[in-house]
Amino acid sequence: MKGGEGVGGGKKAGGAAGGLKKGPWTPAEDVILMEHVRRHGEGNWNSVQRHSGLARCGKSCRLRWANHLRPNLKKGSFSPEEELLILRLHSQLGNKWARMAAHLPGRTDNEIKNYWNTRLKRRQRAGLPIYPPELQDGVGFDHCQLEHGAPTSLWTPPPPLPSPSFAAEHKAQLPSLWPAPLPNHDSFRPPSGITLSPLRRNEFPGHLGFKFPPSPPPNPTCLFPKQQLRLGHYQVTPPQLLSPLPWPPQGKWSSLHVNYSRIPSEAATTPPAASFWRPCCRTSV
DNA sequence: AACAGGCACAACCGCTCGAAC
DNA sequence: TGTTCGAGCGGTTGTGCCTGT
Repeated sequence: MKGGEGVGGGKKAGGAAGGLKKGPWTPAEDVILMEHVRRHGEGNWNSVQRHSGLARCGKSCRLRWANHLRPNLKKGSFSPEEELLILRLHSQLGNKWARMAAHLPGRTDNEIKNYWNTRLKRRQRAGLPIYPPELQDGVGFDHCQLEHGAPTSLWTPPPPLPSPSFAAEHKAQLPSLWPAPLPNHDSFRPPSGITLSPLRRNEFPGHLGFKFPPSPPPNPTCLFPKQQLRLGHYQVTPPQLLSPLPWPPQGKWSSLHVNYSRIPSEAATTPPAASFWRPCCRTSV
């Protein structure tokens, strides 16, 4: 085990397992840790116990320093500006708390995660959408944050869909799709060397993010999203090539260029990011 | 005043990644 | 090339405070 650092036992605070203390930090422990960082700098957290005698594992020390003791930490509740930024970042990045924290000086990933989880629960209980309507519509996004996917000109129409049981059969092995936000139309630039076909009125370029499962589905070489993938009042263009073999490495994110087009008849209360998709396959790219 | 439920926050755990060897 | 280890990330849980009944 790499992460546990041999700290066994339950999660109840205050217990001592393997000589290492768990639970809330005391002011005296904080002083010891701060003094250690002053002398030796950040990092090398597992050496804290050796050098200072502090009965805490390295992970616990790192967390305490990062979330409470390091300088320039902003305390107190989030400002309205910060809250709006968190909403925007989450709509773009998903649950990437550390990356979100990088955009909020003085805030920690743990803080943002806690804020988001409590906010999410509250809105879910109230039956409200996670994102406010203005973010569902993509208003306010000023950049396209995901990397560029395959050029439109390389896409080919999908073959006939496989048997209806395919999706259910291989569901666990297929990528979960995540709609990226609508970028600002004016700021979007296609990858160099790629010419995109002209966009129609009420159409915006964008990307779909997706994470690959540990192993490829047994038979297909390509996957296609179903056309009803939505973001707010927008839907993406019809099924397109997602990814050819070889299967991408585990845990890597990739993206697919799509065009979002306004759904003309949609009411303002369109559910956010409802993902309807199913895979299809073909034997060669 | 007592209690229950919600909320905010701190801290832990499992897992992954990358560097060093 | 495989293994080990430090570090970091995201999910989850525990605890205390606050508020409504």
